[in-house]
Amino acid sequence: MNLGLTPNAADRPPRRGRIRLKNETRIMLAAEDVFGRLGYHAATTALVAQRAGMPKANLHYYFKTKTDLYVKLLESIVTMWWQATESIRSDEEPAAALSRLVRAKIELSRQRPLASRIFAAEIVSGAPHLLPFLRGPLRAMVEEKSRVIERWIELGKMDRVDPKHLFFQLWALTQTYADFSDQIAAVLGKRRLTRQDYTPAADRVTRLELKGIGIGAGERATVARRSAEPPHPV
Amino acid sequence: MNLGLTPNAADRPPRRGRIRLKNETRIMLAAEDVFGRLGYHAATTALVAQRAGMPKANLHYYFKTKTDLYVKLLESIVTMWWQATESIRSDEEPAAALSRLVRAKIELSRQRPLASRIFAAEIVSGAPHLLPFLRGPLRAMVEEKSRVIERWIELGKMDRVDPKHLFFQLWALTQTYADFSDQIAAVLGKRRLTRQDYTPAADRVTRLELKGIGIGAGERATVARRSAEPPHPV
DNA sequence: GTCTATACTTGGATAGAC
DNA sequence: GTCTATCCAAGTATAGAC
Repeated sequence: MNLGLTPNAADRPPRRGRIRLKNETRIMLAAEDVFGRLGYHAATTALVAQRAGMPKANLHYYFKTKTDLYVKLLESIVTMWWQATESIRSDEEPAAALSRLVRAKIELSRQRPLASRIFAAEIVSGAPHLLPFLRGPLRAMVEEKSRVIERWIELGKMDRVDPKHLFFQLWALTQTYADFSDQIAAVLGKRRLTRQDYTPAADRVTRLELKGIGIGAGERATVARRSAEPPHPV
Repeated sequence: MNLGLTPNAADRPPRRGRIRLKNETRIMLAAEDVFGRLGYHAATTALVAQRAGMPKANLHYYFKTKTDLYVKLLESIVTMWWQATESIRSDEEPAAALSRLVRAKIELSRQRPLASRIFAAEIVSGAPHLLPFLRGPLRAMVEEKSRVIERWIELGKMDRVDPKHLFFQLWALTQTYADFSDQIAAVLGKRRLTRQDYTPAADRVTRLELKGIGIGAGERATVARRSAEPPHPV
């Protein structure tokens, strides 16, 4: 899948050495940590290199510039996120499909909170590197998935809502638990959110959304089965 | 209201000259623009000064450091945001109170999108300057407003949901239209969101939320009355 | 492919005349 | 209170030996 971030695949030769692959992976992991915590401009290549356990010059040997590293990191993050929304299919029941989408996105928020923040920071700052992706592949994917939603509406399976805004709302509700987790934790009187906070969060979001768009039957069983939490107030 | 950002009010003498006030205002406005578009680290004091129409040295005459300017800006933004959530009162009907909250927050998102982004960027980057505020005044305010929600629940006016997470969800749903407006506009195939996008957005969020938490009666009339849009699908 | 030393640039902050 | 010139720290990127 080409996400429109790199103009062509010929930028990098397909055949790469083992050492290169290993070091690039180390650098990318360190970069996710540093960029995720500090943001693009506050992050320094020296710190990324230090976290990756190598001198700064080595980092620049593998990634020509700081921006180069950042864009490749964005690309890997977007690829990961892509799959969660993509999985909406017309041969499923909306309750099952949507609750799975919510669950997948919140699970990603839990496992890779820093990746989510890098994406969020990029969008908040005007999406300077992602606009082509947003206007191209993402828009096309949302258009396609919106037709699935429209079909469910025609079949009377849910309220007549605007499908695109349904996605905007789902993205907002799920990503807030990663991007704004410090605010949420602070208000809850915790130091940070733990695994035990995310599962009920996913259930809360699922129930709100399903009930809010008029999917009444089936979701309770679905939510209860998928959740590790005992049935309890939203 | 002391939001816990400045240790004590004696930092600055209460009595200030007219010239100082005028120039500080110009700088703050320029700073909201520059910090909002570029983020704290990418923003430069030279650019803020230029937008304010003065040499860099003057800016530093009024604000000792870049961080100083940024924190004062954050303070003014938080004060503005504060009032939208604060307005929840127990002597109101939940439908009216919550739809007013959504409307107020989305209206702020429309009028001051850059202010919203500055706040969002601060939280996404770990809230280094706002943690005391989040753990103190904000937490206390949410606790207090949660008791209002609890009361509504006891009275059977809405579903038994977790009041704090209700706020988290409302914040996420409303702020996404400011913080992620570039993504939303891109997916909608627009260059940017206009006034005509925000009013129906507020209605969509209100309907989802009210229906989602079991407030069935009354919201249709409320939403229709407050909206400039003709009744139409969510 | 690795590493030390360093060149070069940007940007925050101030000195000191007016 | 204003402004020019400047200092200095930080950070990206590279040269060149190994």
